[in-house]
Amino acid sequence: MIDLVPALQDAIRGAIRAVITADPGPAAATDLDVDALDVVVQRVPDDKPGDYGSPVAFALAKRLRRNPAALAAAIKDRLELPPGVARVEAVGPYLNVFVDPGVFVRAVLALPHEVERSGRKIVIEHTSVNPNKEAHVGHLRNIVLGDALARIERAAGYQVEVQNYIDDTGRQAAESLFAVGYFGAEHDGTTKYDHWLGALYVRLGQAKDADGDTIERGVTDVMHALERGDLRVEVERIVRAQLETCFALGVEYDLLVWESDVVAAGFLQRGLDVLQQLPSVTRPAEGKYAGALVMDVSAFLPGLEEPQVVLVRSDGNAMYVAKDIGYHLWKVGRLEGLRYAPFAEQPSGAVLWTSAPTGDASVPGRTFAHGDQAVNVIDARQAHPQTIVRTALQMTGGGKDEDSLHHLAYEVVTLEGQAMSGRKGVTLAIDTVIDEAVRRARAVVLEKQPELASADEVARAVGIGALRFAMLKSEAKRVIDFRWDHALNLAGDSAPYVQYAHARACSILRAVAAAGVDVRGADTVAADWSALGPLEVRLASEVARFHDVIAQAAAADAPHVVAQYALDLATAWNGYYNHKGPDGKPDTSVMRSAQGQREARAALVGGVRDVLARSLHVLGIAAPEQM
RNA sequence: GCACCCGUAGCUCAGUGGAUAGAGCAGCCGCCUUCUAAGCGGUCGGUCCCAGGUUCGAAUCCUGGCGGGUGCGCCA
Repeated sequence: MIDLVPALQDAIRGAIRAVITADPGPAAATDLDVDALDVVVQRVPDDKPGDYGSPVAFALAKRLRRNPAALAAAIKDRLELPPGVARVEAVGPYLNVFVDPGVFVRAVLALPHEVERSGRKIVIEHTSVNPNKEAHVGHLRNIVLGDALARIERAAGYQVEVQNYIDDTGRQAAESLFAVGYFGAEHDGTTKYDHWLGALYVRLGQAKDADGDTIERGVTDVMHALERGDLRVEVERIVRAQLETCFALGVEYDLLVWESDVVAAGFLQRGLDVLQQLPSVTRPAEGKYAGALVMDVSAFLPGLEEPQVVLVRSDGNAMYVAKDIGYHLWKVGRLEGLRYAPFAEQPSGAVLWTSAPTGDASVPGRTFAHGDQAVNVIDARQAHPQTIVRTALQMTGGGKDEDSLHHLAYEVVTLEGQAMSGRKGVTLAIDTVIDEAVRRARAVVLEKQPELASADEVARAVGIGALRFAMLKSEAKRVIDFRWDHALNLAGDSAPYVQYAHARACSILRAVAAAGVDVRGADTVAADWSALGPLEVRLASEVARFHDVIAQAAAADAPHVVAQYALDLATAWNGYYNHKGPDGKPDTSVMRSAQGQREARAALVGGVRDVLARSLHVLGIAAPEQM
C-alpha cells in the first residue's frame, strides 16, 4: 500500500502537465520544470472542506499567467485520483482532496514501521561529564538530548555509535582525587561515591584560601599522575558511579573514550601533522603570534574579527582545540590507533566498551569511530570552538566532509532563575531529582490506581518520563529554568499525558482481545473498513505523520519535534476517544460498535497504540500498558 | 566593539513561505448508570518586539533598529 501524500504529489504533477499540454499559454509555461516543482500537500484546517489540500495553484498562477482559482479548477479536472482518494474539489485557489475513509485508514495501518537501513554511520558524543563529582541538572539536559537524538537517528535508519568522552587528565578530576588524601577522607559507602567526592571537591575549593600553595602543588602532582595513567582505577570508580545515574535514566553508550588514551594514541601530534600540510597553517616569525603555530580560518569562516586560531603556543604547549581536532579526525576515520576493552554490562545487556591502554586494537564484529558524520551534544557556549573543529575537518578533508561535524548546541539550565554554580552551592543532582520525580509519581499512582500491581514500575516510568520529557519538549536553543512543578508536571503537555493515552489504548485492546476479536492491523479479516468515517480519517492522518516526523527530527537534530508530535497524536487520540455524537452520547466506542466496524476501529486503535509506543521509545520514555 | 541565540496569549512554549496563528498552565462553565476523568468539551485571553523590504501570500525570508542571553585569552 502506498503513502498518500507522495502519491498525491505525483498525481498533481501529472495533472499540471496535462493542463499545460492542453493550453500551453505564454512562453513562460513551456520551460516550466514540473518535476522540480515543490508540490506542497498538507492537511486542511479543521473548518475547511476536505482532508488534504494543496496551494500549488498559487505558485503556478504567476508563471502561467492564469488566475489561481481557475488553475486549481483545471488541475482538479485533470487529476487522476490515487487510490484512497474519493474526490477532489477546488476551494478557491486551493485544491482539496477528500479521502475514502476505509481505504485511507487501512493504507495508513499498512505503512511499514521500520525504514530502510542506511549505510551511513553517525557518531554521537554526549554526556562527557567531568569525572570528579555527581552529575547535575545541567548535565541532565545533555544526557537526555543526546540519548533521544541517538534513538531518533537509529529510527531514521542510520547506524549510530554513542560515545562518552572522559576527561581524565583535567584539573577538576585532579582536584577531587587530591582532596581525598588531603582531607584523609574515607568513603564509607553510605553516600553514592560521586556525591561524596563532589563534596570533597567543594570543600577543597574553600580550603584554598588558607592553604593555597600546598594544594596547588598537590593538585599539580595528581595531574601528572593522571597524565601517566597511574590513577585509572580511581577515575574508573567515579565514572561507574556517574554511569549509574545515566542507566537509571535509561541511557546507554557504545564506547567511553578517555582523554589520556587519545593523548597516548598520538592523535594530537598526528592531527597537527595533517594540519601543517595546509598553506593556511603557519608559524609566524614575528608579530603577535611569533613562535606559535596558527591556523588561518578566514577562507572558511569569513567575517571573523580574528581569523588566526592558535594551535600550539609559542612555549610549545598545544591548545585544547588542537587536541580536539585530532580526536575528531579519529571520529570520522582519518586516524587510527585506539585500543578497546569491555568496561561494563549495561542494564539492557549490551556491553559498554572503553578505550584502554592495554586493550585490543580491534574488536571482532565492531568497528569504532569511522563516522560519516559526527554530532556533538555540547553546551551552546562552546559554539565557537566547535566551529573551529568543524572548519579544521573541512580544510583537511578536501571539501568532501562539509557535513561531517554537527554541533547540537543546547542552552543552559538555570535553577529557579539562578545560574548553577557548584562553588556557590546552587546545584541540583540528577539523582536527587530522579528520587523526587519517582516519589511524586508514586503518590499519584497510589491515588489514581490503588489496585495497580505494577505501581513501582509505573511510578518510575512516569516520574523519569516526565523528567526526560521536560528536557525534550522545547527547542534545545531555549533556556530552561528548572522548576520542580514544571519539570515534574504529570498533566498537560507532559510524558504522562502521552503515556496515559497509550495505556488507554492498551486497555481497549485488552478488552477487544478478551472478547475474542481478531485484530491484525490492515489485514484484519473481519473488519468492515467502509464503516469508518471522518473521525477515523483525522486520527489516522496523525498516525501517518510518524515517519515524516522522525525524518525531520533526524535531519534537524531536533528531538523536540518528536516530543511535540507525541503530544499531537495523544491529543488526537484522546479527542477521538471522548467524541460524542449529536445526541451527546459517546459514538466512538470500539466495543459497542457494530460487528465489522468494531474490528476496523480496533485495528486503528492498535495502530495508534503502536505509534504512541514508538514515539515514546524514540524519546527514551517507557510506555506502561496500565497506569 | 564584533559574532551567535532568543523576543508569539498573564506564565511556559509549538508553529522547516500557504487557508481565520495554536497548545499546556493559570481563571471561569460543563462532562464519568465507566472500552482508564493522569481524560474531554466550552469560555476568557494576540500591535506574533518595532520599522522598512521581498512575495500572489510573511510569525516564518532580507535589511535596519530596540530589548534580553551568551561567546570572543598563546585558558581547559
